[in-house]
Amino acid sequence: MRFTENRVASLLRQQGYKLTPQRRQIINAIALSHEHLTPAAIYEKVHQQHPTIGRVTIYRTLDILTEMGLLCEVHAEGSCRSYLLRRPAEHHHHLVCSDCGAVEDFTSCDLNKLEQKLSRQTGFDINGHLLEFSGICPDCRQTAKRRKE
Amino acid sequence: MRFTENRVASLLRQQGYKLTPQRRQIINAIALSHEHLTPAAIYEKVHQQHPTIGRVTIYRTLDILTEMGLLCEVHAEGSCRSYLLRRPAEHHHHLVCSDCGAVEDFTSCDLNKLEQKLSRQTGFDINGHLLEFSGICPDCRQTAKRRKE
DNA sequence: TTACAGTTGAAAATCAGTTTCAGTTAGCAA
DNA sequence: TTGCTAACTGAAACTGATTTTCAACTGTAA
Repeated sequence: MRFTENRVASLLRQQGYKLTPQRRQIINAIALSHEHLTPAAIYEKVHQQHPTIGRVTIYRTLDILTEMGLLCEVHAEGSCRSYLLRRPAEHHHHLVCSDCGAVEDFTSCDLNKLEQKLSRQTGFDINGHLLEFSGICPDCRQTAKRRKE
Repeated sequence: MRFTENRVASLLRQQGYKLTPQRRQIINAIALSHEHLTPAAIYEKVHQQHPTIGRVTIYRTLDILTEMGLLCEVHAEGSCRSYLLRRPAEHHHHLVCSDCGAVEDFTSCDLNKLEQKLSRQTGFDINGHLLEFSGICPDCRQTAKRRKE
């Protein structure tokens, strides 16, 4: 399933928001990218097509889309705020390539048992978790191999 | 096992760094705290004892200590950069109270199976992960209860 | 005690993100 | 189609976090 522009547009309207050309561009930029993008990177991309767009608009749009659950944040090391289009609306995590930044989603995290155990041991009332794997994606491994040869 | 000042001093010297009074204060401030501290919070604490210390020194010292593996970063939601003394030199994770910021360590994460499975499925060469639970610590739950009564 | 590499803090620069505001516009209703 | 209005926009100014630069200082090995 993909988030088409129309889908996003109607979702926005349902919440009383408008679909402006600027928002359209921002959504496209994120949708077409396979990696997570920082607000600055999104600004760069969109700015090329639409040079008058301001940073403020980027931040505002990211906030709205995140609040609506269409985007999710990635906590990449170094830069803290990066965004990805949330394809499945369900609970999931990320596997981030530390070389090129490519991101894979996965849904099975199976942390319930650990969560229960920790809750019992520490007395914390646990309500969420952040799980991310990092590594080198197949493409980057290929490239690295070729470079050695 | 604890990181005593002498231990830290000799580790610093081994790497060609010096143990200055400023660094001493910074290490103490972090060691005496049970929660993760942002650079700003560390600055506040140290500044009380040593009013001439500059923020630059805080940042530089944090970088050095992190690079040496004596500190580890906590990715709390909201503020991104927080530091804790790395007590056990082993692999561990954090359980962070989203109310008061208290941090508990835990070592059992048992993600090997998941890691292998993901590696097989995606072709990623996985070399690390970030796992953090968030919740309300027992103290804050007590306080919340009392407030209701 | 000395020499010097490493360290310091002040100031200025840079960067990310927020607030404010006056002008503009998407989209509903007539 | 038109008019209205709440939502939206970009510029500018602001804030707070972090980095860079630099001249003066200091811990430490010899």
